[in-house]
Amino acid sequence: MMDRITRRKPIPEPTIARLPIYQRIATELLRNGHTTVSSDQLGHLAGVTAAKVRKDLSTIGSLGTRGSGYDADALVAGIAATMGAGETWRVVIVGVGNLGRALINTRGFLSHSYDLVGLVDSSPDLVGTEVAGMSVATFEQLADRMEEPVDIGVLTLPAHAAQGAADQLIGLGAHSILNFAPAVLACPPQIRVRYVDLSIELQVLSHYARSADTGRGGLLSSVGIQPPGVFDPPD
Amino acid sequence: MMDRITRRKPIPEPTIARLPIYQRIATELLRNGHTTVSSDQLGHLAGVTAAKVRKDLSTIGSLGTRGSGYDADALVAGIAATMGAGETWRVVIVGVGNLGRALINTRGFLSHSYDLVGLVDSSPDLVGTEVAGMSVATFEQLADRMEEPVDIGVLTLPAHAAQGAADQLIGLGAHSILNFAPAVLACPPQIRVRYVDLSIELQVLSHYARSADTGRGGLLSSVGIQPPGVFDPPD
DNA sequence: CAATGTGAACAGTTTCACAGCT
DNA sequence: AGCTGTGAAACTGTTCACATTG
Repeated sequence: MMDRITRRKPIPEPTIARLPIYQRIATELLRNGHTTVSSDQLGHLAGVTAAKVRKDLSTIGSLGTRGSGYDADALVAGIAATMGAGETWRVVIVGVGNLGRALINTRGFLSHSYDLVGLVDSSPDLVGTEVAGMSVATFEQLADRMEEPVDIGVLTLPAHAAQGAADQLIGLGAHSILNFAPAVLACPPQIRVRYVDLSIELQVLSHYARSADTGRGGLLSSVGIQPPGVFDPPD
Repeated sequence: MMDRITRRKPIPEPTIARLPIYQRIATELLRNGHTTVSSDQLGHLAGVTAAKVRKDLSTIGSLGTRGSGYDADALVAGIAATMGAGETWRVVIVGVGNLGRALINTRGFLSHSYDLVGLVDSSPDLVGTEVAGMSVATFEQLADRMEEPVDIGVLTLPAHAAQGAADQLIGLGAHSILNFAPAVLACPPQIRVRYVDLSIELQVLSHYARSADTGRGGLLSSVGIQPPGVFDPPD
């Protein structure tokens, strides 16, 4: 018997993280007048082996032509489809400090596909002020005016406030959280959390600098981890 | 024959990225009056299995006591030693836009162990201005006044300027680069590059949101990749 | 007896090598 | 001839289970 729903075998996470890089490169090549790309070219430009490129791309279907390479257009479109482009994701940023403001204003972070629908902060000094044309709210205010659920929550706040904010976001419907706070979040397993811990990035570099061991270099370096536990530190 | 220099077997990169998390947790527990931690506790609080904690910690030596767990103090110290604390790393930030400024001002990014020794930008509007008590310079100016080599370069600038800045940093002695620009860098293999690509973080989350496949959640999520290639896109 | 440390089994990725198109 | 697509091998990291130790 077969599955009722068309089900692709899940794409490995390292592959998922590389697809946008290939996409970026293909887009750039298109802009420069190329129409096709070989796995060799892609590999060089992306800093990975050609074999890896082919394995990666084969997971999203046969987009290449033997003998001549990949059609750049088809590649961009194929990756876009796989990554969930076309849809628009409702994003809320919690924590309008230095980092939060920087993300809001950094071109390329919130591109098309991402719709900033809320800005939350707990500081009375910030609530009510306008940032990038959007009024900063408390979670209560946000909950009141939210009609549709949030998709993605971004945490740019101090560690001690991260868990509470995550809980609130989940209450607003968020399925995904991008956490910049140096704290591990306890969330139900269906919630996907990605961690970007800036101080850990520096520490990893220091370690290798000192040990003179270059390592092999991985993928996305965020600290992403799973639903943690329920051990409460004593007061 | 044996190596002249004491050489530990290299610690797996995922482990390296988790050690600072354990350290943070142990520090927190210490502050709360605990003196020991079990791998179970650490696992819960860090969102990983107890077995993984033990494997990770065993790579830096036998710090635990069977029957009672790890001494929190010894743990913090042992991890610090492994991560290269004690030394001070000379950091230069290239790109004093939104993100660069945010990093400079974000507590926890440049903690002890990291000494901000230079701020570089190419914009004439910024060069010469003061940011966080430090004057923004061009690479030329920086090269002139730099006596000791740079250790770590941080790139918070547009993609098109990333490769040039990386080359300059390497010229100033940098062995490690933390790259926030959405660009793959071509650097000699002894240079360690870590990538933090914010737009990719969001895209990975979107992918899983749409495919309803929660994935397994990895480690640090940066796009870190290796010395790329030499294929130059036509003009 | 509780909790570490670790060899061995397992799982997930990457690399290899080559068959198969164009 | 050139380049993709892919099984199979190699490798790296995780999980398991248990002997070991305080």
